Amino acid sequence: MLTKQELEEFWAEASEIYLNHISIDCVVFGFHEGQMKVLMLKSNNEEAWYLPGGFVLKKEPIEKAADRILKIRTGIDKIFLQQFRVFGAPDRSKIHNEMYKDMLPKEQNFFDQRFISIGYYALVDFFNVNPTPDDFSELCTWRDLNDLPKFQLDHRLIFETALDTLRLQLNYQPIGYNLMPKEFTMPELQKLYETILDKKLDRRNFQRRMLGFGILNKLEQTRKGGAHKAPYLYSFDLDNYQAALKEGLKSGW
Amino acid sequence: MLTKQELEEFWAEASEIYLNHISIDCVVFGFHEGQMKVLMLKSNNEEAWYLPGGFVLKKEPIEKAADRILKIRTGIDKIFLQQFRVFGAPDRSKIHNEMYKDMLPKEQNFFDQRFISIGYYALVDFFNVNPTPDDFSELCTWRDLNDLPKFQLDHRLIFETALDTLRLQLNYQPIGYNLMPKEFTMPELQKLYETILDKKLDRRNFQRRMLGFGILNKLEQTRKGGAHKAPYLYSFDLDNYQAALKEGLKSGW
DNA sequence: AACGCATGGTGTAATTGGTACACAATTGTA
DNA sequence: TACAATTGTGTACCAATTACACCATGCGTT
Repeated sequence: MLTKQELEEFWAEASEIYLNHISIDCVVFGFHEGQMKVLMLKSNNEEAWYLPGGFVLKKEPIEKAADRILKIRTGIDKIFLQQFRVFGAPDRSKIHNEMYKDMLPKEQNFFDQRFISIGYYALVDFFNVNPTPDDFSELCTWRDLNDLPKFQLDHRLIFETALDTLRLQLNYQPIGYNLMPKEFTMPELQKLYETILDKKLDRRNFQRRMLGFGILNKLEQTRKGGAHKAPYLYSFDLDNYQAALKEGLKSGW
Repeated sequence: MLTKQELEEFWAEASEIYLNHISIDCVVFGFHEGQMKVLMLKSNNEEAWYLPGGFVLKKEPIEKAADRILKIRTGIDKIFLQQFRVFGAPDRSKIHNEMYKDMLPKEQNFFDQRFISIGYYALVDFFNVNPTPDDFSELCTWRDLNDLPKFQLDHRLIFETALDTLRLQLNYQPIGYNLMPKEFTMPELQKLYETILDKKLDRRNFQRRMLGFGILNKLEQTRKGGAHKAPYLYSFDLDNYQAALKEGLKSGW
């Protein structure tokens, strides 16, 4: 929550540079130690969590806006982004509106208006992210999909819609490529699929099918260190992956 | 194109009731005589065609806005609508902006601003539609997918994105149900699939698979009148259709 | 009324793809 | 060195898809 002075300062700039009524909210997915993670921010002085977001500059393409917003939150430059839905219920930011309602007159209060939010999901390599809080948050951090906090506003809905979209697009978007590190083992990739699909897959059939797509390069090395047989490392063959995705990876999971 | 007076009148009302910066554009699909059709409008005094669209009332949910807009254009009440993308290039309505630029000062000109447009596609039963022009058009009519006119603004992009989405969602949305009339023959339904997928399908395998989904009711009657064997009529079993779509109609086309 | 033609309806063999396993290989540890 | 846990590969079985053949039906023609 902002102080009156901070609100005044924010308004002075925001009303100059941003479009009214339009916001962007992003669901940033990362995959780490076999768990799916979402990047979230925690409000100052409150146990309220929200998704990274922001506004659109007056002459900025919306994709660029999402890029810019996430560059600041993650440090990543060319982030993989997909628009997935607009959230436009008239009272979706009611709590937010009322929080700042009495602090400034309506004409000077950027937050006292209806916002229609464009939802993007982003896929990142977990290790490349440097989580950075914004002006309204004291904390920016990864949260595990199995241990999510209470969401502010309609951000729970936005998150869930993003996850559903991810599931539906698994055979049509380079989701593995963007969430996995450069090199990975087959069991690691399988864990990603199992997490997104929320079901167990047969180890042996998964491997054969993945290899059958012809989108993986088998590397010479293996991942040593585990207490057991060392699995081979793979990387994606991006050209083949893209080509295969055009038709959709044949017959779903 | 509006006259100065019409523009003034439009502005007086629009700026009172609509949100700034936000518009809605709809791609309305219909299916008639084995051909896919799109509902389009033709500008007054110009050979420029565009998609039905409009703006969002200040306290209106965006889905309601799309509903309201299409109710006026088609006469249909509960239309099947799906949001599919937002179009937010900063210069997307440049031509439109400049057309009216000099007629009124910026503060009194609803059209002299950047619009971010929310794209919806709609599916309707061709025969239920009563195409009705809006204030800027002299004509509202169906156009064949194989004989499309020149589009205004970025409406060609919007249309193509809608069609791509339709193709991708064929196994996940009740597309057949909403585009076909209550009763239809198997060859008619097959034609719809072939049109959307843009490829020929085997007559016999199509029939068996469709029936295999258990989403069709075979009716007693046949469609007489053709010069050949009369095909059976079918209707959708909506409950089963919806249930099957949740998982997606198994393994694509 | 008999015939032919174009189209719709049903059946089936061959192929492909998915599923459910068995078994061998490898790695660190006891 | 044996063992436990995990990975890599092979295979038999079942289900689904494909590519057809063949029959049925309705209308037009002779």
